[in-house]
Formats: sequence, structure tokens, C-alpha cells
Amino acid sequence: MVDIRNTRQRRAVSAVLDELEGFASAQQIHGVLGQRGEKVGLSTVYRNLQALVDAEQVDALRGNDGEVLYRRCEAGEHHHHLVCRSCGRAVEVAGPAVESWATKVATENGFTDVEHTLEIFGTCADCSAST
Amino acid sequence: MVDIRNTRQRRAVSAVLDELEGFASAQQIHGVLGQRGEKVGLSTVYRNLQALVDAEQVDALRGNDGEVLYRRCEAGEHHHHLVCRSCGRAVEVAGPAVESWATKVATENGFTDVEHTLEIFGTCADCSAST
DNA sequence: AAGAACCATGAGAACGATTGTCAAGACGAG
DNA sequence: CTCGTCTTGACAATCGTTCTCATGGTTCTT
Repeated sequence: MVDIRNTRQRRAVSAVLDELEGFASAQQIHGVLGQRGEKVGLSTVYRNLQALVDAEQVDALRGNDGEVLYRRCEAGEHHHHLVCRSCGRAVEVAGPAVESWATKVATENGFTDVEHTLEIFGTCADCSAST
Repeated sequence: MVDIRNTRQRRAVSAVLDELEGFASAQQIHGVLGQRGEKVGLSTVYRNLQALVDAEQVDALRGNDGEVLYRRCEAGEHHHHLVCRSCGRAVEVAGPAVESWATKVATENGFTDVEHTLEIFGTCADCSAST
């Protein structure tokens, strides 16, 4: 009974995610792999990232241009991100008040199966310094 | 000095937005126009929607699948939406507490030029009834 | 009303991110 | 080592959206 195999490519993608500070797109990750000589197909990068998201080991969010960005997160629970628009660096933030507010508003209006997305974008100190 | 012209297509797109209750994609709007005999090119629909968004007469948000959805909104000020995943119907909601929380968190972490996105998705009463 | 100036349109090509296809390759259990 | 099966990779395909550019429609001026 084999289920999830431990392949070179899977390890490589995972390794890149461990080293990255912030969110990165699939294509960026593919690029990094290429630069360090790890040959991994683009489809494989997408597949593995998707698998990691499904396994809840990686967080994904959609940037303003519609690209999906990935990042390994510390917190296992529900949380949001404060993301640097320029370098992608991110801080994990929790906002219990927001969560309860969102569900309250939703139920008050008769909505069920409530979900929400919340991301904060800005320019981090380092990036605004290096202008 | 001509600037923004009043064309049949522009009026048609605007009219559809007025009648729609909820968020709709550019392609859906193009479809509606087609059904009612208004021949408008898809590019034109995109262009006019974009113009309306720039003019802040229409709100846009990105659905989970990455599609951009449009809707004419009442409130001129900053607000968020409670959107039905199934029919697109939306309620405009304001969350002053969330706004201030977001900026506080951001500045505490040294971020500037702060923006945020927040959308609440759920299934509205009507849609959950008709299952 | 007529002409000029120029913005807007539409058909289709182009694009960029992502997903699907499928034969060939790699992994792990036995 | 062998076999069954999970993975991979090269490339085609998809999907939403944007671009291009020749043609048509609007508005301003006279």
C-alpha cells in the first residue's frame, strides 16, 4: 500500500517553501528550483503545491493580479496575513474579533456555510526604506 | 473636447448592472446582453466594466475561482460584501472595527500604504432553501 | 447640417496562469 | 530484484482577460 511517495521533486518544492520568507507564486518557485539546478517540471510544481495546500501544510492566497501565492505557515489554525506588496514577506495575524463579526453579520442576514477571506497588503519597512 | 462618450453599448452594460441583484462576471453580463438581443462585443464589455470600476461606480471582487465579479453598489464609501456563493446576491456591510484593526496591525508591524480585502461568502436563505 | 477630430467598438489574435494528457520513469513493498 | 502503482515532464489545451487595429459612431465646431 503505497500512498504518498517521497520523491526528489516533492522534497525540492518543500525545501524552497521552507526557505522562503514570504509568499511566492508557483512560477517563482519553479524559477528558484531552476536556478539551483533542480530540474522540476512546472506541472509538478503546481501539483505539489496544490497537494500541500490540500494537506493544509501551505497557505495560498490570490494576489491583486490574480496569481496564486503560496507560503508555508506556522500556525495550524485559521489566521490571516499581512503581506508586503513588494517582496511578499508576510506576518501571520489573528483577529478573533473579525471572525466573530463576520459570522454574526452573515447569520443575521440568513446566510449559512459562511467563509471569509481577509488579507492586508502594504509595504514593509525594508521595502519602503529601499526606495 | 470630447472625453467619455455615451454609446449604446455603454448604456447597455450599465443597464444590466442596474438590474442585477448580485455580483456577476464579465462573461455572464455579456451573455445577458446577447440574450436580450443587444449585440455588444466581449472586449467592449470588459472595457466598460473596467471603466466603471475606475470611476468607482461599480465594485469588483475576485471569486474563489479567480474570476472577477462586478456589481453596482449603493454606498460610495469603503465597504465589504456578504456574497452568496450560489446566486451572487450580495449585501453591503460595513465593519468600522475591522478597518481600524487592520490598520493598527499593519502599522504595528511597520507596514505602510495599507490596503485590505475582506469578503464574506456563504449561501443565502433562498439558495439554501431551494436545494 | 456638414466636416473634422478622435473616442469607441468588434473580431480575432495574443497572453499568462493554470490544468489536463499520457507515455515513460521512479519508488517502495514484498 | 520485481512488480504494481504513484509521479513525473513535455506539451497541448483551457480559461479569463487584454491587446491590436481597421472601421464606425459621437460630439464639437462652424
